[in-house]
Amino acid sequence: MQSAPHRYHHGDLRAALLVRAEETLREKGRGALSLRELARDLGVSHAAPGRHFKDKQALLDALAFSGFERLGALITACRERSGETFARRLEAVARTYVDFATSNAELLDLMYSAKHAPAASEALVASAHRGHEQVVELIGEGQRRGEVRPGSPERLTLAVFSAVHGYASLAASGMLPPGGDEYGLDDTITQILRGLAPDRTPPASS
Amino acid sequence: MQSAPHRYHHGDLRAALLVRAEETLREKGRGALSLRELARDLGVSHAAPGRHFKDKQALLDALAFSGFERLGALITACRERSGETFARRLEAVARTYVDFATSNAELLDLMYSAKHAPAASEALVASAHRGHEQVVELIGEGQRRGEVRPGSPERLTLAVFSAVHGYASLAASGMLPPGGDEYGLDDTITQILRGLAPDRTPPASS
DNA sequence: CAACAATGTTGACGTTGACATCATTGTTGG
DNA sequence: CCAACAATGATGTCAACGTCAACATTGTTG
Repeated sequence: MQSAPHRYHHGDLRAALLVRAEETLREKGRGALSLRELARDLGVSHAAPGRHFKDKQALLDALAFSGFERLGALITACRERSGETFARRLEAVARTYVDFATSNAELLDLMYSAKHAPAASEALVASAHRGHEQVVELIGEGQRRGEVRPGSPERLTLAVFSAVHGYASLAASGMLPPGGDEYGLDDTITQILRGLAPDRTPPASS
Repeated sequence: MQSAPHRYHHGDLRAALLVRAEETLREKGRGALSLRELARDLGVSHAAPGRHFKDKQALLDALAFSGFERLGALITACRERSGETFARRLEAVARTYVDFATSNAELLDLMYSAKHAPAASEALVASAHRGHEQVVELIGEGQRRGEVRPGSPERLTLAVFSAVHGYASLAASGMLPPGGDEYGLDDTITQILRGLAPDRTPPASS
């Protein structure tokens, strides 16, 4: 590891900034994120980050985007290797989402923070939408298997996504005080599944 | 212009700071909140806010707290004057919550932001809990009416609250692009109610 | 009315994000 | 091969910020 003492060019400052920024985000929170400190940590001048991110906000946008991309990848991976029934698959996705949220609380906050540059926001929403779309597919699959009631998969997904994201958001912000890390996740998932379940006996008359 | 030209004492600077801060929060976002600018706006010196909030964070904490208190009051008010059936009441609470969230997106973000001073965080969680508790009661009521399945009201509430808060959070952060302001709220509420509904045939009277 | 606490003012310090200007490097066409 | 050139980094500067300490003014209370 002959880390060259002082190469004039860093090599990949942009990526290094994102990595270090995320560490700082996790360790000290969004408020403690300073471009200058990042530069100091990486041994470059205080204005060097400006070459790669026009703004502090631009760095935050990039961070949020990478968060959505990673979360999407996690969901993809988990969807591929999780159980057979729809219920098990959905549960796996939900747990993955919540786990990401609690392991990256500050990042999640940033991802869903309303204040993004409009241009970056577009890319962000697109990435988030790709994640969302996976749940739509999952639910469509469940419908084909007869494990999910009929109806617009998008609409059903919105409700499911809201519940999962809501739980994750509450957990990430420390609003679920009592028990272990996943205090009422089982109940919440159960409830979601109940909302999706097909009617058992169609009410002939009422 | 009765406004006394330059009284040395402001009268109620603390309250004025909170009011103005919330306006700024709404108009220009959390990042654009500056103690010095607040002081300028209110015609006091740049250090005057320090007499009422030891920190910038202390002001943010107070802002978040007042947000929880107001949201709690809104829910109380709406619960008192909403329809008779459990379903209607729950729907009213959900719409109130979502409405608050979209009308105060930045404030909601702040309220559920993980970074509060531990002391303030306690008061915050307590206030949030009081709001939460109202839903617990509502659900208990629904159970007594036979409109909600049996089971720990706290657990059921967590699922309901997650779904409502999740939808609100998504809406507030601009992640629900397509239709009107309440794109899929109906569906989400329907889904929640379905998750709460008792098994099989509901006993019509009691 | 004399202390006193509460509140506001003034001035200063160190940090930050942003910008303009200059320096170094890697690349590429003649 | 080397002379432009674009990328990238360094340096210096600026205004704004949060925070603090020292001081001024006010209202209250013994």
